[in-house]
Amino acid sequence: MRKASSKNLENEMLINASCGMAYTIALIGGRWKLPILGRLAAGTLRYNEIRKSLPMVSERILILQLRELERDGLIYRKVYPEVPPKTEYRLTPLGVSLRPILKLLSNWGATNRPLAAESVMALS
Amino acid sequence: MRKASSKNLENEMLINASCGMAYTIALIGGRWKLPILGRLAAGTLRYNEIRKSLPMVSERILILQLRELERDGLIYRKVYPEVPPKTEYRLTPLGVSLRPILKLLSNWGATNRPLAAESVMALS
DNA sequence: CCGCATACTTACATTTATGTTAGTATTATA
DNA sequence: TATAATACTAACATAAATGTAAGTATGCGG
Repeated sequence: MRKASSKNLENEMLINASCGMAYTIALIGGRWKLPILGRLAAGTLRYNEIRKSLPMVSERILILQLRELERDGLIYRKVYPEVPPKTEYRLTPLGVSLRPILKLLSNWGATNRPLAAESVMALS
Repeated sequence: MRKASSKNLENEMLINASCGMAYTIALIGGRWKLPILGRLAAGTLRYNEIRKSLPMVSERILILQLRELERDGLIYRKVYPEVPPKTEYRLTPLGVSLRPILKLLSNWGATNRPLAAESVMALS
């Protein structure tokens, strides 16, 4: 749990409050958030579908970052009252509104990152 | 110093290598990097000018993140052989090419962040 | 009765990011 | 001789992010 008050947190809040760029990055910058958003851009997914498409993720972090994305209003989480449990995730309109940004980020990154990396398994 | 090999690092490298969005975010996502880039978007600045415009930053981190931005090719650093020392920083063409992204990030953030934050001192 | 499915939770460990504090080199100025 | 300027560096402390490992609830199927 984050400390209620620390210089670290104060600085982050100051920057996020006054710098629109930093605020946006704060919402999507967690380790697995962009891979998650990239997958949900294609449509609704269940938890296990997301998890299986990201073999290296730890479940604790996957769930944590899904919760944060939900808290920040970027994705919906729908639970079906079934056994075994069934949960679906999909983008909210706010999440969808990130699309132009994600596209530019993706194009810029793909253009500028070192070439040697192209051979690695695609995540986005 | 970062551990030479850890799951944490491996995962980050995997994501950055295959996800253009994540690669871009990795270059600009440090705590003070966007405020720095925002300031340099207006033109060349000296170290002390940057430092004074960010009163809350620690110098260790400011220098660290300037070095990282330089390493990643987003800014130039020019040292004049003088005493006291004079160093100038400015955006490279690669740094300038981020402008459309930063603009979208800024607009999206300004539109969507909580209203109560508007009253805080502007950093960007 | 046991094993399985799914979608998590929990406690702890490790790694990483950022901040704190004091210091440095060199020349100029008083 | 002391103080000041600028642009940093270094050692350590603190905070935060991520990963590891084991576990859970419920109903279904064999």
